[in-house]
Amino acid sequence: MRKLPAKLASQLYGAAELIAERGLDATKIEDIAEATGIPKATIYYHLDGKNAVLEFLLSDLLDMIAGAVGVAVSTAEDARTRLVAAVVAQLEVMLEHPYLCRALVGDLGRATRLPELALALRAAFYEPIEQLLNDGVADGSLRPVADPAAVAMSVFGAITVAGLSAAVDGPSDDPNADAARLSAAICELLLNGLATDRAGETPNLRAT
Amino acid sequence: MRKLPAKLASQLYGAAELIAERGLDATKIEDIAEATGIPKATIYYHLDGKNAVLEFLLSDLLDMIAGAVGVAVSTAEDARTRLVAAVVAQLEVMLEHPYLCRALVGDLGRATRLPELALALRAAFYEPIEQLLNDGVADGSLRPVADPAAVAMSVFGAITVAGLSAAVDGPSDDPNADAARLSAAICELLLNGLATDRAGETPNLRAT
DNA sequence: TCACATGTTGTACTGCCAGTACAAACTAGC
DNA sequence: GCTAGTTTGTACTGGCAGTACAACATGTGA
Repeated sequence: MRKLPAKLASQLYGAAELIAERGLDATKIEDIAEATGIPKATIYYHLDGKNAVLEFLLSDLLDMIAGAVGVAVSTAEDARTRLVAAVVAQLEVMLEHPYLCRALVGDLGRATRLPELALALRAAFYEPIEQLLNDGVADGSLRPVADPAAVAMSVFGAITVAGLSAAVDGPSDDPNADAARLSAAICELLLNGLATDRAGETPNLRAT
Repeated sequence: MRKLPAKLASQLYGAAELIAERGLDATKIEDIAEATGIPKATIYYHLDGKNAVLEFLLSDLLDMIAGAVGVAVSTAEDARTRLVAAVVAQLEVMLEHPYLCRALVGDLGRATRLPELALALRAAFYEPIEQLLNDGVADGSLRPVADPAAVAMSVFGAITVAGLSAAVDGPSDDPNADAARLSAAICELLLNGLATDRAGETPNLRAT
């Protein structure tokens, strides 16, 4: 598949707000052509149909998140500080692109196959966070966890749903302030937990 | 909008696996008719089109989650124990309906309008959890948090993404064992946090 | 038991739109 | 100057969501 010319690539973002608002199904190719300024025949020349617009936008968003999180977890700070930075990094990317996030969450199955998305998230987020958890045990800033994979997914979920809620509320006047506020709450939760008393074991309800 | 007859309602679940696999767009009404055993004209008599199938399924899933979480947070136990029960409850509902969860996450924008989903989640999950957080401060089992709304969303996100990951992996031989394993990891994270040292304040990076 | 209302469903049909084909003109590279 | 790739307007096809309608079945109330 040929690489999309940079000009067209940036123009495709013009479709994000439209798709966020209407959903892909209710958005005609003609509408996308008008919103992006790319004629319909040109879209079909470069992309494999309407779904490919979202495929491209998802791929770009994941690259941005992977890049930002990659930078955040690669500093010389201790693991705890880097975890905080990773939370901030993902939230900032999401809140800088609220329409893009909304468009994708509404039609995720048309942007990718979900098992492929799981693989992409593994590479972009879960593995770096699992590595960070290991680093934290090594440098003493984080506690060991029994199931790092489940923890990494939950960290991603905590960030994503909070970020999406902000994105659904509509673009903010100050995305960076929102990212700071949300990340403070999320980091407080993820680092310190909610329990007043750190009992040795979590009660295990409903083991059946 | 008339209430769907119970027989038809239960038959509609037959479409969940199909839609989970192909996506709604690639699933014809004829396919849904065949998978559910409901003739096409009958579907159109009772529902307002293809999207209404997912609307119905989403509504049902949210009711199940709201019901299960509602029961979990209403026992006489302390708030911490009830929070654990709520995590288990949501995961169990999700893992008992993996195809339904996958179908909905792939075509969420066709099942509902996202602002409406936000309102439904507020009622079904966020408010009960925020109330629980308040109860926990009162009974001393949970620490106060500065932003209960953000915490409730993050709790939901942590559970949902972990549950979806399990759902995407395909139905398990033992959904209750998966729910127990995941909920142990999630509760450990949410209650005890990852930090070794509960510093007074979370470092506030990137305040710009 | 009858009349009426509602539910069920097969089938034919319409309109819309994704996507294709093709041709013409432009641009890039050698 | 030639060739290949890019850009794009326009006409077109096929598939399918959704509608209309008619016929039959079931339920309800008097």
